[in-house]
Amino acid sequence: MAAPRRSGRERVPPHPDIQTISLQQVLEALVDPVRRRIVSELYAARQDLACGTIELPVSKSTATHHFHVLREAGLIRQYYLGTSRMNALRRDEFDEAFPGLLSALVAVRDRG
Amino acid sequence: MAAPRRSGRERVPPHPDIQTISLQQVLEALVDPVRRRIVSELYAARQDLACGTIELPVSKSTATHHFHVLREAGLIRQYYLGTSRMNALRRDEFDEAFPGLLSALVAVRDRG
DNA sequence: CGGAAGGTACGATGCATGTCAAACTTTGAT
DNA sequence: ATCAAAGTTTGACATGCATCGTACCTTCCG
Repeated sequence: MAAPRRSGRERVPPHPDIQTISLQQVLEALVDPVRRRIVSELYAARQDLACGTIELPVSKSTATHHFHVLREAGLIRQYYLGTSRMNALRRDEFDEAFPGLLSALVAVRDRG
Repeated sequence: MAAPRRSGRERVPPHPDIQTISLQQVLEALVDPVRRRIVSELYAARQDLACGTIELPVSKSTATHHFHVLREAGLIRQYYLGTSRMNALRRDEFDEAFPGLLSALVAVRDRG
């Protein structure tokens, strides 16, 4: 039942407990428009999405960076499916820790 | 009825129409902990406060900068009362443009 | 008229972070 | 066993922004 162990770097990255995350960290994550776009797409899609299926105006390495920040801020959960890295919005957990914040943000018809 | 005119630099600063403000700008304003503290205090006080009555861990010139950013982001309204500059949270207007955002933010018991 | 209180304006500075290219890794298909 | 696909890692770089000190400006008070 234990997760399969690998030697060296774990291919399943660690996910923080949302209770340990500060509002500061959340806002630092969401202040970036690229990251907000990722969250918005996941929110609208209502299903997990591979990194590659979310079109972003940045290079692959930069995209990796942004997904990393979102994961560290407790907004998404990541796991592999073949070579694809899937991203799941931690909607319910996040909403419990920061009630109303996510919905207030995605509700905004962004003017830029 | 018109506001009193002065020559040279206006002592009453311009306030943006909230409809013209982007979520990006709002988040850039609120990502700073000093500025969030200002907003929190105004929110809790439920009355206008002079700059000097809000204790901040920064110099006067830095404080001025932060108030300026909040004003440009449509979060506060500023006016003079003698030598004191008063700050008013634009609560209702802001809430109309970004419903639920302010309350979601101030509701967070910040962990840092 | 001073002088003090309360801020503002202006540079200068230092750190944070968003960005990319290049090399590498893991997995899946041929 | 190769090769391609999808990301990751690392290092370098540039820009932005929070910060401060100093000088300055308004207003009030004696």
